[in-house]
Amino acid sequence: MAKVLSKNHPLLTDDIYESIKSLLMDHVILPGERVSIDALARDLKVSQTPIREALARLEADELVVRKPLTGYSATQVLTFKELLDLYEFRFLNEQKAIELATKKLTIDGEKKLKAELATVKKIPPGSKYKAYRFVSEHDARFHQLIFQLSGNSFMESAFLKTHCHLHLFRLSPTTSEVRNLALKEHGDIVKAMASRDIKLARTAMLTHLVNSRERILPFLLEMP
Amino acid sequence: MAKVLSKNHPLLTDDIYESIKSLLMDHVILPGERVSIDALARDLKVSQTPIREALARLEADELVVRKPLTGYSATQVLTFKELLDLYEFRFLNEQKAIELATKKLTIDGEKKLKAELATVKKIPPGSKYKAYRFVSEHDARFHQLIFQLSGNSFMESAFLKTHCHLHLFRLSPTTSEVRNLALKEHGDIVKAMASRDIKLARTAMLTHLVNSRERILPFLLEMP
DNA sequence: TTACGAAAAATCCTATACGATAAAACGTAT
DNA sequence: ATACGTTTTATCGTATAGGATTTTTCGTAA
Repeated sequence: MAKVLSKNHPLLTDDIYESIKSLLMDHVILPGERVSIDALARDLKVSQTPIREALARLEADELVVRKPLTGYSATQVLTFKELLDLYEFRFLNEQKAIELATKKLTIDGEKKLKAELATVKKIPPGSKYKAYRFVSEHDARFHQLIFQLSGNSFMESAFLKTHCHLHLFRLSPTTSEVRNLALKEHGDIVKAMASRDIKLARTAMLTHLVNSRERILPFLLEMP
Repeated sequence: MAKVLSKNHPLLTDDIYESIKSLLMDHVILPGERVSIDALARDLKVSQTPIREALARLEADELVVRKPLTGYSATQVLTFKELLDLYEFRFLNEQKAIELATKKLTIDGEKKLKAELATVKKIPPGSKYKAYRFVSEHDARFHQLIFQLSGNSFMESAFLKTHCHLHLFRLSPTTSEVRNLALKEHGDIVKAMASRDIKLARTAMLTHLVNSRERILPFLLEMP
């Protein structure tokens, strides 16, 4: 019996892809844990095909790894060195992105930035985990928006595929307050961009990233 | 009837992935052309499953695009703006990569670079197309090697996923001589790295990339 | 000749069956 | 108690059927 395709879900695989990514994000699937195609198909109530397609894409994203005749498993959390490498990549590309974005910033772009800032004016009530996830999602959107405004699609998709917010979230899923410091820094970044001061914008971004790395590092040091 | 897995083919999907990528590279599948799952399964003599998995990965690579209820089709060749964006990305990341690689270059790394140079000491006889593809493959390996030597796996895989040599090859698959000029520039790059002169190495890389872009541009300008 | 509409073909998307392999559980012997 | 070998289980990889949708083809009318 074929499943009817709703207009809201033109591609089942896309939904499944996002679902599995959420499972990884939320530690429902733990780092290193095996990811069974059969089990996922049963749990998500779909056939194996969309699961396989989603996992193939996640493999390309390096969020899962595949071992021949054994199956998929979730990627391990970042090592110390990998975290430093990730931030080195971000320093380089996000400074360039904000430079480009500031250079060609329109009124509309400015509006979008401020609208994104506004989404976290007040954090919704709920568990610390929920609040942290909320801020983390804003962070992901904010940084991606700057890449969008840079106008370079290659840089944008390269950044997207680092999945840095997912990696960082998996490192420290329980913390809460410290992360909110980032919100002020986001404001500083937008202010610098709005003033069309490229050098200031670069500095604001670098400061934000350096601080972000410092906030994460302690969580990594107390790991095995 | 299930197919027996040979030891040389631990993951059929990987082979299929490479096969389809070659079809795109060699214009057997033209830019914009539809990519039928059924047809590929018939032609490559495998079931649909590995085809679907390979296409899902190629979609993540942005080498094919998927339209709901219509299927996959090959990505269009780069527009003028996209080509400039691609090179902007390369300027930024490859200069950083060569800086890192030069900084930590070992004797072994130096050997690998020279070995890669040696692979194109003499271009094998055959059609112009063959020769061009041969040089193009060396070019891909050479640039990837520098990312490897940089030690930053995020930057390496970000570069890998731009698939720049595939994009560029699709733009100008018929040319020949001009491309060989790049070989001398590769030599200059290795020489600069071997002398551990970081600034010189950066310059050599930038020069190479700028020239490479200039060599490609004419082909793009005469396109629709 | 061109435009429009209906029928036919091709294709996608899902579901499911089955053989082959690897991982895990279990029992026995040392 | 531990190590080893066998059996059981779980999972992968492939193949194939069938419904739903889109694209193409073909015929008719203006």
